[in-house]
Amino acid sequence: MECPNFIRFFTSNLDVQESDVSDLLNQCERLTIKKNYVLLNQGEFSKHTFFVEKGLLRQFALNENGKEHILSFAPENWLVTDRDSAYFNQPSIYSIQALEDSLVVLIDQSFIDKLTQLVPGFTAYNNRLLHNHIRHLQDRIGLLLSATAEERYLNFVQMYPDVLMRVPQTMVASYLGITPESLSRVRKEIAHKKSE
Amino acid sequence: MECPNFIRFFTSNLDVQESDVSDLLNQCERLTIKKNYVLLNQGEFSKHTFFVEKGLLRQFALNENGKEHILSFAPENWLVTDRDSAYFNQPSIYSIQALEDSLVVLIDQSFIDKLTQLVPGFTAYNNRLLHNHIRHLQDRIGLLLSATAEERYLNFVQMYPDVLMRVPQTMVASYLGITPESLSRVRKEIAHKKSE
DNA sequence: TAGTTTTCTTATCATACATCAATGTCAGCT
DNA sequence: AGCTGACATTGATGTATGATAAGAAAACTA
Repeated sequence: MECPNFIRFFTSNLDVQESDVSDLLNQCERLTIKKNYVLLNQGEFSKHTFFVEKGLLRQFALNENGKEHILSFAPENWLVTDRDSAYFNQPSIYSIQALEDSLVVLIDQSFIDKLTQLVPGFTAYNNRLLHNHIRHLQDRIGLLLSATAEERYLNFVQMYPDVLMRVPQTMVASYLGITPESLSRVRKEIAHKKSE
Repeated sequence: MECPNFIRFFTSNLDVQESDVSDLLNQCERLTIKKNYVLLNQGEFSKHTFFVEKGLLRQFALNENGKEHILSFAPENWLVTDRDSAYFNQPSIYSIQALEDSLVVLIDQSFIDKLTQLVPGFTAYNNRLLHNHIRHLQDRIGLLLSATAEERYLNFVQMYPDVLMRVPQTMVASYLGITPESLSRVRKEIAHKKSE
């Protein structure tokens, strides 16, 4: 069970030998999971970060009214963590589920520690990832605060054309914070405009 | 010009001498600014992180329609950074402005480097701050996706009772992503419910 | 103190999006 | 081939929030 994406993710951004990453990888648990499999349930604990080697995950929450809201999609080469659980010893408020048959590498703190020891630049790189993540979340908040459903959808199309093709519209709607019916209408509108 | 908050912010969470933090502080620029003063304009560059020793800042953006949206408030003991500018060499998409007369400490990379050298636990602490920040942003996204204006307002009241008392409603509305008029209505609704 | 500006409220009307219900489409299953 | 269940579309209707306007209250400023 090879994990070329995982290897490339670390070697291409860090000054580290492929064999070293490979060794660390071999100490990590790997999961081959079927579509719909739930890696982490809302309310549970997990100290793992999930690296998506293949497939597609989603991170989502159910609110009091029983409505699902997708916080993020995670296709190949993405990392997903439940921070409440992994870093703050609190039950997760999100569930993590596979939307396709997937291959996932489970990263834990010892992996981070070893890489930190092994690669001088890792801490800085990790920091950069976090800052970048924050930027993305801020962008999303900006959109939710000020953009219409149509604008948010167009932004999604541009940002995640790949994900768009791989998930049902229902999920995109849930990510955008609108109903599937509204998304259908928005798409119709856009198609109309284009054909004029 | 003393900065007790700044000193406490670092000494109370890290294993470091007060005198050491004090020395580092003395190498930092400090700004005493008036209400409405703009520390950073949308489109400009800044490598600084702002620590609010006293007063209150806001981070906000103007969208294409000329509407303001507040990303965050920063009262005493908060850190504000424009990440686009400080970490990714891109023009800032947010402005940072004082909402009260304030005292701000300017932190730059050399401060971080020195503290990292001086205090073994600083890197981990800094990481923790970032993870925590991410959690807050995720919470906010969750609210924007699924909660009504009233629910978002009640959440704000609970989370930031202090800020609530210090800023005009217009600003709270902008933070919540609604118009001041709507917020006024929401408040009226809530008052009604309570008096029953 | 009065005057000016900002903020808050209230009212009316407009609209984007939600809700509910019906129907259409298509892939997977037996 | 026919059924089944997930997904997408469409229409009718409802509702929360936006837009605009105007007056009241509060906060500055001279």
